[in-house]
Amino acid sequence: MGHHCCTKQKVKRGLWSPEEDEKLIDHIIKHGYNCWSTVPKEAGFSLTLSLSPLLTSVLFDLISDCIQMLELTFAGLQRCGKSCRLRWINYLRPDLKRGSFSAEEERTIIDVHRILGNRWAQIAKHLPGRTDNEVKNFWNSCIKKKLIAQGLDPKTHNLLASSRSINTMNNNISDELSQFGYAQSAHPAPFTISPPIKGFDKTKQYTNSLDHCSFNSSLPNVEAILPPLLNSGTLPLYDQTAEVGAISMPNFQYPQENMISEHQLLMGFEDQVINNSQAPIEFTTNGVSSSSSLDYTSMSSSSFGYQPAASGFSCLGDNAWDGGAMEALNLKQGHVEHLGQGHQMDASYATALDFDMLESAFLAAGAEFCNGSSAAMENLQWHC
DNA sequence: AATGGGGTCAACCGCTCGAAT
DNA sequence: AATTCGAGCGGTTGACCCCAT
Repeated sequence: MGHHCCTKQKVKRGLWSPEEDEKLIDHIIKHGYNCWSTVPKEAGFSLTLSLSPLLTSVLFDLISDCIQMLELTFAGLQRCGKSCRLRWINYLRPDLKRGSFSAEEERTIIDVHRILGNRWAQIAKHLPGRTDNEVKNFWNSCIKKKLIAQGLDPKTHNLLASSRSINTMNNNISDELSQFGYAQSAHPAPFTISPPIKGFDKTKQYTNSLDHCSFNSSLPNVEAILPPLLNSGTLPLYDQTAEVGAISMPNFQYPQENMISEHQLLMGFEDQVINNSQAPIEFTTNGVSSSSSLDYTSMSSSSFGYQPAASGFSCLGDNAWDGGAMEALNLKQGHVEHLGQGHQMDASYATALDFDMLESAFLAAGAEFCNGSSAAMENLQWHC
């Protein structure tokens, strides 16, 4: 079954010959590539113009097919436009890098895939000179297997055998919520942020950062978002439109610290927030819009959750890679004392580097490592 | 040397989305 | 508002290559 664009035509399929490549390159150099459907036709275009005015509509259809066949023969490209487009984008484009992927590229793919999932075209935008097809093939043939070998689910980047521990973790959250008077929820994530997926204009400069998105919480007294990153005045921003993986967000201001102690603070980010990291976001809770100075919203890792409690909190994440380490640093830099006693962090999926950062940050914050397997970086628990 | 299995990657398929009509 | 069409995307296929037997 062929493309509907070429079902009427006897188009060639399969691998491209060097001659076909040459003809396609030649055509694109001369005419550009604004309309792929015209690529195989245009070499015979003058013939079409000279005949078509003379034909009735029925006759035109019949004869134009014949003419099209002639045109294709003249052009020497018996390919449909779709095939031409693909060949150009994936193989002939002069800005393609080719060759094997570097370790850095591999890491970028893993990082971005963790956030975006199988959105190959988006991932490829972070790898200059690479195509979505290339990235997809590399993922399927190489990275996927590496992750599986490391015991990670390539879809979720969670531990393959982690469903049990995650369920345990989520149960712990529910138990703790219940303990402090919160109704148990079927959803482990205490809140969600919904960005304006439709209607968000990437080309527009937004000045008010918190417009257009909604923040929903099923829990009471949730009025603030604590960014999980460095308390440095700038917030690393994951920007899928940039060529680099992250840029700094200027003018970031953290919530007043008394907000953290006076109000229960929950934090969780949906991946979709990251997908629209430059989208202005408005947080509204219980029908009341919060005022925030966030210019952007950002995460470097997915689905991270802060969970407060009257005498402490738990920092439980289903993915604690670099985001987890960043959270730990954030704790180190002044927030721990406002959150009382009892810190717990699930670092099941942190890298070794993350673990080092976590460890030093927690130790500096006065916490002590009390449980879990540091060798496997699994179910690590810290208390202070 | 022949063969078969696994890996790689170019190309195709089918679908969605948005613009044009 | 409905329809058509093209561009673009992710999933899948299959040809080709390499290597072990």
